[in-house]
Amino acid sequence: MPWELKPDRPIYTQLIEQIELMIFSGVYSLGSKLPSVRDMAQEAAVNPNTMQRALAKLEEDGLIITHRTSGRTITEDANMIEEAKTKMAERQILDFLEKMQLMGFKQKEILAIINDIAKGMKE
Amino acid sequence: MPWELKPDRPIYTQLIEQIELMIFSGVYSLGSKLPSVRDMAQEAAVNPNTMQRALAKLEEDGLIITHRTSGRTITEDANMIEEAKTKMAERQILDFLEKMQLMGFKQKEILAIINDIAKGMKE
Amino acid sequence: MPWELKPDRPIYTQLIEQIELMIFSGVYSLGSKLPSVRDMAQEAAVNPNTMQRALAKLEEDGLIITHRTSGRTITEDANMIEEAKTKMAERQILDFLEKMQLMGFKQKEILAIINDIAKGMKE
Amino acid sequence: MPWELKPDRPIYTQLIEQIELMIFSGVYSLGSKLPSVRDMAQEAAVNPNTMQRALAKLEEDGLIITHRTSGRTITEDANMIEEAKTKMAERQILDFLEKMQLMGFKQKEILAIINDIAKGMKE
DNA sequence: GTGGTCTAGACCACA
DNA sequence: GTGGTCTAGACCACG
Repeated sequence: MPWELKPDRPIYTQLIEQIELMIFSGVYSLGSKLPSVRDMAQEAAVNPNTMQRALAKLEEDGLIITHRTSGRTITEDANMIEEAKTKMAERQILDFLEKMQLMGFKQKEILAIINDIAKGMKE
Repeated sequence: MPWELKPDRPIYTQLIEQIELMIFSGVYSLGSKLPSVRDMAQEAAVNPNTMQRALAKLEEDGLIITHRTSGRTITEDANMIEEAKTKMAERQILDFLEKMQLMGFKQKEILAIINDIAKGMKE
Repeated sequence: MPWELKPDRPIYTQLIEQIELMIFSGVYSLGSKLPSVRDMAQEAAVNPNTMQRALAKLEEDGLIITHRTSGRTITEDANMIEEAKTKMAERQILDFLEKMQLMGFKQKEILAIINDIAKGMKE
Repeated sequence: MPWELKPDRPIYTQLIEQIELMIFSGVYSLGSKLPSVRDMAQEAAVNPNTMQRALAKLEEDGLIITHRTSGRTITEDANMIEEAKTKMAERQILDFLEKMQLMGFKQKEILAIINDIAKGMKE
Protein backbone atom coordinates (compact mmCIF):
# COMPACT_ATOMS: atom_id res chain seq x y z
CA MET A 1 0.00 0.00 0.00
CA PRO A 2 2.14 2.85 -1.27
CA TRP A 3 1.33 6.37 -0.15
CA GLU A 4 0.10 8.21 -3.22
CA LEU A 5 0.06 11.92 -2.68
CA LYS A 6 -0.87 14.28 -5.46
CA PRO A 7 -0.12 17.97 -5.34
CA ASP A 8 -3.58 19.04 -6.46
CA ARG A 9 -5.28 18.72 -3.08
CA PRO A 10 -4.20 19.21 0.52
CA ILE A 11 -1.94 16.41 1.61
CA TYR A 12 -3.58 15.94 4.95
CA THR A 13 -6.96 15.20 3.37
CA GLN A 14 -5.34 12.59 1.19
CA LEU A 15 -3.71 11.07 4.24
CA ILE A 16 -7.09 10.94 5.94
CA GLU A 17 -8.64 9.18 2.99
CA GLN A 18 -5.87 6.67 2.62
CA ILE A 19 -5.78 5.81 6.28
CA GLU A 20 -9.53 5.43 6.23
CA LEU A 21 -9.18 3.05 3.32
CA MET A 22 -6.58 1.06 5.19
CA ILE A 23 -8.97 0.78 8.12
CA PHE A 24 -11.93 -0.14 5.93
CA SER A 25 -10.00 -2.77 4.07
CA GLY A 26 -8.53 -4.29 7.20
CA VAL A 27 -4.89 -3.30 6.75
CA TYR A 28 -5.31 -1.84 10.21
CA SER A 29 -7.70 -4.10 12.05
CA LEU A 30 -10.07 -3.31 14.92
CA GLY A 31 -8.24 -2.38 18.07
CA SER A 32 -4.79 -2.74 16.55
CA LYS A 33 -2.03 -0.30 17.36
CA LEU A 34 -0.92 2.33 14.89
CA PRO A 35 2.72 3.20 14.32
CA SER A 36 3.87 6.39 15.98
CA VAL A 37 3.13 9.71 14.31
CA ARG A 38 6.76 10.12 13.46
CA ASP A 39 7.04 6.69 11.91
CA MET A 40 3.90 7.09 9.84
CA ALA A 41 5.06 10.51 8.74
CA GLN A 42 8.37 9.16 7.65
CA GLU A 43 6.83 6.29 5.78
CA ALA A 44 4.54 8.64 3.92
CA ALA A 45 7.42 11.03 3.33
CA VAL A 46 5.52 13.80 5.01
CA ASN A 47 6.12 16.21 7.83
CA PRO A 48 5.04 14.84 11.22
CA ASN A 49 2.78 17.83 11.74
CA THR A 50 0.88 17.00 8.59
CA MET A 51 0.40 13.40 9.62
CA GLN A 52 -0.62 14.55 13.06
CA ARG A 53 -3.30 16.72 11.55
CA ALA A 54 -4.72 13.81 9.62
CA LEU A 55 -4.74 11.56 12.67
CA ALA A 56 -6.35 14.26 14.79
CA LYS A 57 -9.22 14.44 12.33
CA LEU A 58 -9.62 10.68 12.33
CA GLU A 59 -9.75 10.71 16.09
CA GLU A 60 -12.32 13.46 16.04
CA ASP A 61 -14.43 11.23 13.82
CA GLY A 62 -14.10 8.37 16.26
CA LEU A 63 -12.12 5.99 14.07
CA ILE A 64 -8.96 6.26 16.11
CA ILE A 65 -8.32 6.46 19.83
CA THR A 66 -5.37 8.31 21.28
CA HIS A 67 -3.73 7.03 24.43
CA ARG A 68 -1.93 10.06 25.68
CA THR A 69 1.47 8.59 26.10
CA SER A 70 1.31 5.21 24.52
CA GLY A 71 0.33 5.67 20.94
CA ARG A 72 -2.92 5.30 19.07
CA THR A 73 -5.19 2.36 18.31
CA ILE A 74 -8.00 1.77 15.85
CA THR A 75 -11.38 1.91 17.51
CA GLU A 76 -12.90 -1.42 18.51
CA ASP A 77 -16.35 -0.20 17.64
CA ALA A 78 -17.22 -1.99 14.40
CA ASN A 79 -20.35 0.09 14.00
CA MET A 80 -18.35 3.27 14.07
CA ILE A 81 -16.22 2.00 11.23
CA GLU A 82 -19.13 0.69 9.23
CA GLU A 83 -20.81 4.04 9.61
CA ALA A 84 -17.78 5.94 8.39
CA LYS A 85 -17.43 3.58 5.47
CA THR A 86 -21.01 4.06 4.40
CA LYS A 87 -20.72 7.79 4.76
CA MET A 88 -17.62 7.87 2.62
CA ALA A 89 -19.24 5.71 -0.03
CA GLU A 90 -22.30 7.89 -0.21
CA ARG A 91 -20.24 10.99 -0.65
CA GLN A 92 -18.23 9.37 -3.42
CA ILE A 93 -21.32 8.30 -5.25
CA LEU A 94 -23.18 11.56 -4.94
CA ASP A 95 -20.17 13.55 -6.04
CA PHE A 96 -19.76 11.27 -9.00
CA LEU A 97 -23.36 11.36 -10.09
CA GLU A 98 -23.52 15.12 -9.74
CA LYS A 99 -20.48 15.62 -11.91
CA MET A 100 -21.72 13.24 -14.55
CA GLN A 101 -25.08 14.97 -14.67
CA LEU A 102 -23.38 18.33 -14.90
CA MET A 103 -21.66 16.98 -17.98
CA GLY A 104 -24.99 16.18 -19.51
CA PHE A 105 -25.21 12.46 -19.01
CA LYS A 106 -28.58 10.94 -18.26
CA GLN A 107 -28.88 8.27 -15.61
CA LYS A 108 -29.37 5.51 -18.14
CA GLU A 109 -26.24 6.54 -19.96
CA ILE A 110 -24.24 6.65 -16.76
CA LEU A 111 -25.33 3.20 -15.73
CA ALA A 112 -24.65 1.83 -19.18
CA ILE A 113 -21.18 3.28 -19.33
CA ILE A 114 -20.19 2.26 -15.84
CA ASN A 115 -21.45 -1.21 -16.52
CA ASP A 116 -19.32 -1.49 -19.61
CA ILE A 117 -16.20 -0.28 -17.91
CA ALA A 118 -16.67 -2.36 -14.81
CA LYS A 119 -16.64 -5.51 -16.91
CA GLY A 120 -13.14 -4.77 -18.04
CA MET A 121 -11.75 -4.35 -14.56
CA LYS A 122 -10.13 -6.89 -12.31
CA GLU A 123 -12.49 -8.42 -9.81
CA MET B 1 -29.37 28.41 -16.94
CA PRO B 2 -28.56 30.12 -13.66
CA TRP B 3 -24.93 30.43 -12.61
CA GLU B 4 -24.64 28.45 -9.43
CA LEU B 5 -21.46 29.27 -7.58
CA LYS B 6 -20.74 27.74 -4.23
CA PRO B 7 -18.12 29.22 -1.93
CA ASP B 8 -16.57 25.91 -1.02
CA ARG B 9 -14.54 25.46 -4.19
CA PRO B 10 -12.64 27.85 -6.40
CA ILE B 11 -15.04 29.94 -8.43
CA TYR B 12 -13.10 29.61 -11.63
CA THR B 13 -13.25 25.83 -11.67
CA GLN B 14 -16.99 26.02 -11.29
CA LEU B 15 -17.14 28.45 -14.17
CA ILE B 16 -15.13 26.06 -16.29
CA GLU B 17 -17.43 23.20 -15.51
CA GLN B 18 -20.55 25.15 -16.25
CA ILE B 19 -19.27 26.57 -19.49
CA GLU B 20 -18.13 23.13 -20.55
CA LEU B 21 -21.55 21.82 -19.75
CA MET B 22 -23.10 24.56 -21.87
CA ILE B 23 -20.86 23.61 -24.74
CA PHE B 24 -21.47 19.89 -24.38
CA SER B 25 -25.21 20.40 -24.21
CA GLY B 26 -25.33 22.80 -27.11
CA VAL B 27 -26.26 26.02 -25.35
CA TYR B 28 -23.18 27.37 -27.08
CA SER B 29 -23.12 25.66 -30.46
CA LEU B 30 -20.15 24.85 -32.66
CA GLY B 31 -18.43 27.92 -34.00
CA SER B 32 -20.76 30.34 -32.28
CA LYS B 33 -19.46 33.54 -30.76
CA LEU B 34 -19.15 33.96 -27.00
CA PRO B 35 -20.22 37.13 -25.21
CA SER B 36 -17.40 39.41 -24.06
CA VAL B 37 -15.51 38.56 -20.92
CA ARG B 38 -17.06 41.54 -19.21
CA ASP B 39 -20.59 40.55 -20.15
CA MET B 40 -20.10 36.96 -19.10
CA ALA B 41 -18.53 38.08 -15.87
CA GLN B 42 -21.39 40.40 -15.13
CA GLU B 43 -24.00 37.78 -15.91
CA ALA B 44 -22.32 35.33 -13.58
CA ALA B 45 -21.83 38.03 -10.97
CA VAL B 46 -18.17 37.36 -10.91
CA ASN B 47 -14.92 39.30 -11.13
CA PRO B 48 -13.80 39.66 -14.77
CA ASN B 49 -10.38 38.32 -13.81
CA THR B 50 -12.02 35.14 -12.62
CA MET B 51 -14.03 34.69 -15.80
CA GLN B 52 -10.92 35.46 -17.81
CA ARG B 53 -9.10 32.71 -16.01
CA ALA B 54 -11.80 30.17 -16.74
CA LEU B 55 -11.86 31.05 -20.42
CA ALA B 56 -8.09 30.83 -20.63
CA LYS B 57 -8.24 27.28 -19.34
CA LEU B 58 -10.94 26.36 -21.83
CA GLU B 59 -8.85 27.74 -24.63
CA GLU B 60 -5.89 25.77 -23.42
CA ASP B 61 -8.01 22.66 -23.71
CA GLY B 62 -8.96 23.57 -27.25
CA LEU B 63 -12.66 24.08 -26.68
CA ILE B 64 -12.53 27.81 -27.26
CA ILE B 65 -10.63 29.85 -29.81
CA THR B 66 -9.54 33.41 -29.18
CA HIS B 67 -9.47 35.79 -32.15
CA ARG B 68 -7.25 38.60 -31.02
CA THR B 69 -9.44 41.38 -32.33
CA SER B 70 -12.88 39.90 -32.44
CA GLY B 71 -13.64 38.00 -29.29
CA ARG B 72 -13.88 34.28 -28.75
CA THR B 73 -15.73 31.50 -30.52
CA ILE B 74 -16.49 27.90 -29.71
CA THR B 75 -14.28 25.54 -31.66
CA GLU B 76 -15.81 24.19 -34.86
CA ASP B 77 -14.14 20.88 -34.35
CA ALA B 78 -16.90 18.55 -33.23
CA ASN B 79 -14.38 15.82 -32.56
CA MET B 80 -12.50 18.06 -30.19
CA ILE B 81 -15.61 18.60 -28.15
CA GLU B 82 -16.67 15.01 -28.17
CA GLU B 83 -13.17 14.04 -27.20
CA ALA B 84 -13.09 16.44 -24.27
CA LYS B 85 -16.41 15.19 -23.06
CA THR B 86 -15.44 11.54 -23.30
CA LYS B 87 -12.09 12.10 -21.71
CA MET B 88 -13.58 13.88 -18.76
CA ALA B 89 -16.23 11.21 -18.30
CA GLU B 90 -13.76 8.38 -18.42
CA ARG B 91 -11.55 9.89 -15.81
CA GLN B 92 -14.50 10.52 -13.53
CA ILE B 93 -15.67 6.97 -13.84
CA LEU B 94 -12.32 5.31 -13.42
CA ASP B 95 -11.47 7.42 -10.40
CA PHE B 96 -14.79 6.58 -8.90
CA LEU B 97 -14.59 2.86 -9.50
CA GLU B 98 -11.06 2.70 -8.19
CA LYS B 99 -11.96 4.38 -4.93
CA MET B 100 -14.99 2.22 -4.41
CA GLN B 101 -12.96 -0.90 -4.96
CA LEU B 102 -10.29 0.29 -2.58
CA MET B 103 -13.03 0.60 0.01
CA GLY B 104 -13.81 -3.03 -0.50
CA PHE B 105 -16.93 -2.85 -2.61
CA LYS B 106 -17.43 -5.47 -5.28
CA GLN B 107 -18.69 -4.48 -8.70
CA LYS B 108 -22.12 -5.88 -8.08
CA GLU B 109 -22.44 -3.93 -4.88
CA ILE B 110 -21.37 -0.71 -6.56
CA LEU B 111 -23.88 -1.09 -9.33
CA ALA B 112 -26.62 -1.96 -6.89
CA ILE B 113 -25.91 1.03 -4.68
CA ILE B 114 -25.57 3.50 -7.50
CA ASN B 115 -28.79 2.24 -8.98
CA ASP B 116 -30.61 2.82 -5.75
CA ILE B 117 -29.29 6.30 -5.27
CA ALA B 118 -29.83 7.35 -8.86
CA LYS B 119 -33.53 6.61 -8.50
CA GLY B 120 -33.82 9.27 -5.85
CA MET B 121 -32.25 12.00 -7.95
CA LYS B 122 -33.85 14.47 -10.28
CA GLU B 123 -33.78 13.44 -13.93
CA MET C 1 -10.50 43.35 25.84
CA PRO C 2 -6.91 42.34 26.37
CA TRP C 3 -5.80 38.92 25.20
CA GLU C 4 -5.02 36.95 28.34
CA LEU C 5 -3.03 33.87 27.55
CA LYS C 6 -1.77 31.61 30.29
CA PRO C 7 0.92 29.03 29.71
CA ASP C 8 -0.93 26.25 31.52
CA ARG C 9 -3.22 25.28 28.66
CA PRO C 10 -2.91 25.22 24.88
CA ILE C 11 -3.00 28.73 23.50
CA TYR C 12 -5.34 27.90 20.69
CA THR C 13 -8.04 26.68 23.06
CA GLN C 14 -7.78 29.90 24.98
CA LEU C 15 -8.07 31.84 21.76
CA ILE C 16 -11.21 29.89 20.90
CA GLU C 17 -12.76 30.65 24.25
CA GLN C 18 -11.93 34.32 24.15
CA ILE C 19 -13.20 34.80 20.63
CA GLU C 20 -16.36 32.95 21.58
CA LEU C 21 -16.78 35.31 24.50
CA MET C 22 -16.33 38.29 22.22
CA ILE C 23 -19.03 36.94 19.95
CA PHE C 24 -21.38 36.14 22.81
CA SER C 25 -20.96 39.53 24.37
CA GLY C 26 -21.38 41.38 21.10
CA VAL C 27 -17.86 42.70 20.63
CA TYR C 28 -18.14 41.01 17.27
CA SER C 29 -21.75 41.33 16.21
CA LEU C 30 -23.81 39.12 13.92
CA GLY C 31 -22.57 39.17 10.36
CA SER C 32 -19.72 41.55 11.06
CA LYS C 33 -16.35 41.09 9.47
CA LEU C 34 -13.39 39.77 11.42
CA PRO C 35 -9.89 41.20 11.06
CA SER C 36 -7.53 39.12 8.96
CA VAL C 37 -5.83 36.13 10.50
CA ARG C 38 -2.54 37.95 10.46
CA ASP C 39 -3.94 41.02 12.17
CA MET C 40 -5.68 39.05 14.86
CA ALA C 41 -2.55 37.01 15.41
CA GLN C 42 -0.47 40.11 15.80
CA GLU C 43 -2.92 41.68 18.20
CA ALA C 44 -2.93 38.59 20.35
CA ALA C 45 0.84 38.35 20.07
CA VAL C 46 0.55 34.88 18.69
CA ASN C 47 1.77 33.04 15.64
CA PRO C 48 -0.65 33.29 12.68
CA ASN C 49 -0.82 29.51 12.47
CA THR C 50 -2.06 29.32 16.01
CA MET C 51 -4.75 31.91 15.41
CA GLN C 52 -5.70 30.12 12.23
CA ARG C 53 -6.19 26.92 14.15
CA ALA C 54 -8.54 28.64 16.56
CA LEU C 55 -10.55 30.23 13.79
CA ALA C 56 -10.76 26.94 11.90
CA LYS C 57 -12.34 25.33 14.95
CA LEU C 58 -14.81 28.15 15.30
CA GLU C 59 -15.79 27.77 11.68
CA GLU C 60 -16.20 24.05 12.14
CA ASP C 61 -18.61 24.83 14.94
CA GLY C 62 -20.56 27.17 12.71
CA LEU C 63 -19.88 30.40 14.55
CA ILE C 64 -17.71 31.85 11.81
CA ILE C 65 -17.97 31.77 8.04
CA THR C 66 -14.91 31.86 5.83
CA HIS C 67 -15.09 33.60 2.47
CA ARG C 68 -12.23 32.05 0.63
CA THR C 69 -10.49 35.17 -0.47
CA SER C 70 -12.20 37.95 1.35
CA GLY C 71 -11.87 37.30 5.02
CA ARG C 72 -14.20 35.88 7.62
CA THR C 73 -17.50 37.02 9.07
CA ILE C 74 -19.48 36.10 12.16
CA THR C 75 -22.45 33.90 11.33
CA GLU C 76 -25.77 35.67 10.95
CA ASP C 77 -27.59 32.76 12.49
CA ALA C 78 -28.56 33.94 15.96
CA ASN C 79 -29.71 30.47 16.92
CA MET C 80 -26.31 29.03 16.16
CA ILE C 81 -24.74 31.51 18.51
CA GLU C 82 -27.31 31.03 21.22
CA GLU C 83 -26.79 27.32 20.99
CA ALA C 84 -23.03 27.62 21.35
CA LYS C 85 -23.46 29.96 24.27
CA THR C 86 -25.73 27.56 26.08
CA LYS C 87 -23.42 24.68 25.41
CA MET C 88 -20.47 26.60 26.77
CA ALA C 89 -22.39 27.61 29.87
CA GLU C 90 -23.47 24.07 30.58
CA ARG C 91 -19.95 22.80 30.31
CA GLN C 92 -18.71 25.49 32.67
CA ILE C 93 -21.34 24.69 35.23
CA LEU C 94 -20.95 20.95 35.11
CA ASP C 95 -17.19 21.19 35.36
CA PHE C 96 -17.54 23.50 38.31
CA LEU C 97 -20.06 21.38 40.16
CA GLU C 98 -18.06 18.25 39.58
CA LYS C 99 -14.92 19.76 40.98
CA MET C 100 -16.68 21.16 44.00
CA GLN C 101 -18.25 17.81 44.75
CA LEU C 102 -14.93 16.10 44.36
CA MET C 103 -13.67 18.42 47.06
CA GLY C 104 -16.39 17.26 49.36
CA PHE C 105 -18.86 20.11 49.17
CA LYS C 106 -22.54 19.30 49.31
CA GLN C 107 -24.93 21.08 46.98
CA LYS C 108 -26.36 23.20 49.75
CA GLU C 109 -22.93 24.35 50.75
CA ILE C 110 -22.01 25.20 47.16
CA LEU C 111 -25.13 27.25 46.66
CA ALA C 112 -24.63 29.04 49.97
CA ILE C 113 -21.03 29.91 49.21
CA ILE C 114 -21.64 31.04 45.68
CA ASN C 115 -24.51 33.16 46.89
CA ASP C 116 -22.31 34.88 49.42
CA ILE C 117 -19.55 35.58 46.96
CA ALA C 118 -21.84 36.74 44.22
CA LYS C 119 -23.20 39.46 46.49
CA GLY C 120 -19.79 41.01 46.73
CA MET C 121 -19.24 41.22 43.01
CA LYS C 122 -20.01 44.02 40.62
CA GLU C 123 -23.33 43.66 38.88
CA MET D 1 -13.30 4.56 47.19
CA PRO D 2 -12.43 3.33 43.71
CA TRP D 3 -9.65 5.09 41.83
CA GLU D 4 -11.32 6.59 38.79
CA LEU D 5 -8.78 7.58 36.18
CA LYS D 6 -9.88 8.98 32.86
CA PRO D 7 -7.51 9.05 29.91
CA ASP D 8 -8.43 12.58 28.88
CA ARG D 9 -6.38 14.38 31.51
CA PRO D 10 -2.98 13.73 33.05
CA ILE D 11 -3.18 10.82 35.45
CA TYR D 12 -1.12 12.48 38.12
CA THR D 13 -3.44 15.49 38.42
CA GLN D 14 -6.33 13.13 38.91
CA LEU D 15 -4.38 11.33 41.59
CA ILE D 16 -3.71 14.64 43.34
CA GLU D 17 -7.36 15.56 43.29
CA GLN D 18 -8.49 12.24 44.63
CA ILE D 19 -5.92 12.12 47.39
CA GLU D 20 -6.78 15.67 48.35
CA LEU D 21 -10.40 14.69 48.49
CA MET D 22 -9.53 11.75 50.74
CA ILE D 23 -7.68 14.08 53.05
CA PHE D 24 -10.41 16.70 53.09
CA SER D 25 -13.06 14.12 53.77
CA GLY D 26 -11.10 12.34 56.48
CA VAL D 27 -10.36 9.05 54.76
CA TYR D 28 -6.79 9.88 55.64
CA SER D 29 -6.94 11.63 59.00
CA LEU D 30 -4.59 14.20 60.48
CA GLY D 31 -1.14 12.82 61.17
CA SER D 32 -1.95 9.36 59.89
CA LYS D 33 0.56 7.39 57.91
CA LEU D 34 0.20 6.89 54.18
CA PRO D 35 0.80 3.53 52.50
CA SER D 36 4.04 3.20 50.59
CA VAL D 37 4.29 4.68 47.14
CA ARG D 38 4.44 1.21 45.66
CA ASP D 39 1.33 0.07 47.48
CA MET D 40 -0.62 3.17 46.56
CA ALA D 41 0.53 2.86 42.99
CA GLN D 42 -0.53 -0.74 42.82
CA GLU D 43 -3.90 -0.04 44.36
CA ALA D 44 -4.54 2.70 41.85
CA ALA D 45 -3.20 0.54 39.02
CA VAL D 46 -0.73 3.20 38.13
CA ASN D 47 2.97 3.50 37.44
CA PRO D 48 4.88 4.19 40.71
CA ASN D 49 6.56 7.16 39.02
CA THR D 50 3.18 8.70 38.46
CA MET D 51 2.06 8.21 42.05
CA GLN D 52 5.40 9.57 43.21
CA ARG D 53 4.81 12.68 41.20
CA ALA D 54 1.38 13.25 42.69
CA LEU D 55 2.68 12.85 46.23
CA ALA D 56 5.54 15.23 45.54
CA LYS D 57 3.08 17.91 44.54
CA LEU D 58 1.00 17.32 47.66
CA GLU D 59 4.07 17.67 49.79
CA GLU D 60 4.96 20.87 48.02
CA ASP D 61 1.56 22.21 49.03
CA GLY D 62 2.15 21.22 52.62
CA LEU D 63 -0.57 18.63 52.90
CA ILE D 64 1.84 15.74 53.20
CA ILE D 65 5.09 15.39 55.09
CA THR D 66 7.88 13.09 53.99
CA HIS D 67 10.00 11.46 56.69
CA ARG D 68 13.10 10.37 54.89
CA THR D 69 13.33 6.99 56.52
CA SER D 70 9.80 6.17 57.56
CA GLY D 71 7.36 7.00 54.81
CA ARG D 72 4.89 9.83 54.60
CA THR D 73 2.22 11.18 56.92
CA ILE D 74 -0.63 13.60 56.53
CA THR D 75 0.15 16.95 58.08
CA GLU D 76 -1.08 17.45 61.63
CA ASP D 77 -1.82 21.06 60.95
CA ALA D 78 -5.60 21.25 60.65
CA ASN D 79 -5.39 24.86 59.60
CA MET D 80 -3.15 23.92 56.70
CA ILE D 81 -5.74 21.52 55.42
CA GLU D 82 -8.65 23.81 55.92
CA GLU D 83 -6.72 26.55 54.24
CA ALA D 84 -5.92 24.39 51.22
CA LYS D 85 -9.50 23.38 50.91
CA THR D 86 -10.83 26.92 51.16
CA LYS D 87 -8.25 28.29 48.80
CA MET D 88 -9.04 25.75 46.19
CA ALA D 89 -12.75 26.33 46.52
CA GLU D 90 -12.48 30.06 46.27
CA ARG D 91 -10.45 29.92 43.12
CA GLN D 92 -12.87 27.52 41.55
CA ILE D 93 -15.81 29.73 42.36
CA LEU D 94 -14.26 33.01 41.32
CA ASP D 95 -13.04 31.57 38.04
CA PHE D 96 -16.45 30.18 37.39
CA LEU D 97 -18.33 33.36 38.19
CA GLU D 98 -15.97 35.44 36.13
CA LYS D 99 -16.40 33.31 33.07
CA MET D 100 -20.13 33.25 33.38
CA GLN D 101 -20.26 37.02 33.69
CA LEU D 102 -17.99 37.41 30.68
CA MET D 103 -20.52 35.37 28.76
CA GLY D 104 -23.14 37.89 29.69
CA PHE D 105 -25.00 36.06 32.43
CA LYS D 106 -26.37 38.08 35.33
CA GLN D 107 -25.98 36.79 38.86
CA LYS D 108 -29.63 35.88 39.12
CA GLU D 109 -29.44 33.88 35.96
CA ILE D 110 -26.36 32.04 37.12
CA LEU D 111 -27.93 31.10 40.42
CA ALA D 112 -31.11 30.01 38.71
CA ILE D 113 -29.30 27.83 36.20
CA ILE D 114 -26.95 26.25 38.68
CA ASN D 115 -29.86 25.50 40.94
CA ASP D 116 -31.68 23.72 38.15
CA ILE D 117 -28.72 21.65 37.15
CA ALA D 118 -27.72 20.76 40.69
CA LYS D 119 -31.11 19.17 41.22
CA GLY D 120 -30.39 16.65 38.52
CA MET D 121 -27.09 15.50 39.99
CA LYS D 122 -26.35 12.74 42.39
CA GLU D 123 -26.14 13.90 45.99
C1' DG E 1 -4.09 41.15 0.42
C1' DT E 2 -6.95 37.07 1.79
C1' DG E 3 -7.04 32.35 3.72
C1' DG E 4 -4.84 27.59 3.41
C1' DT E 5 -1.17 24.43 3.60
C1' DC E 6 3.31 22.61 4.46
C1' DT E 7 7.92 22.15 6.44
C1' DA E 8 11.47 22.21 9.74
C1' DG E 9 12.67 22.32 14.08
C1' DA E 10 11.99 23.04 18.75
C1' DC E 11 9.99 22.36 23.38
C1' DC E 12 6.82 20.28 26.70
C1' DA E 13 4.09 16.88 29.59
C1' DC E 14 3.57 12.35 30.41
C1' DA E 15 4.47 7.37 31.80
C1' DG F 1 9.70 7.33 23.35
C1' DT F 2 4.81 8.92 22.95
C1' DG F 3 1.60 12.59 21.47
C1' DG F 4 0.72 17.76 21.60
C1' DT F 5 1.75 22.43 20.78
C1' DC F 6 4.03 26.41 19.01
C1' DT F 7 6.92 29.29 16.03
C1' DA F 8 8.98 30.99 11.98
C1' DG F 9 8.95 31.24 7.49
C1' DA F 10 7.70 29.89 3.09
C1' DC F 11 4.63 28.96 -0.85
C1' DC F 12 0.19 28.64 -3.18
C1' DA F 13 -4.60 29.65 -5.05
C1' DC F 14 -7.74 33.02 -5.39
C1' DG F 15 -10.05 37.50 -6.77
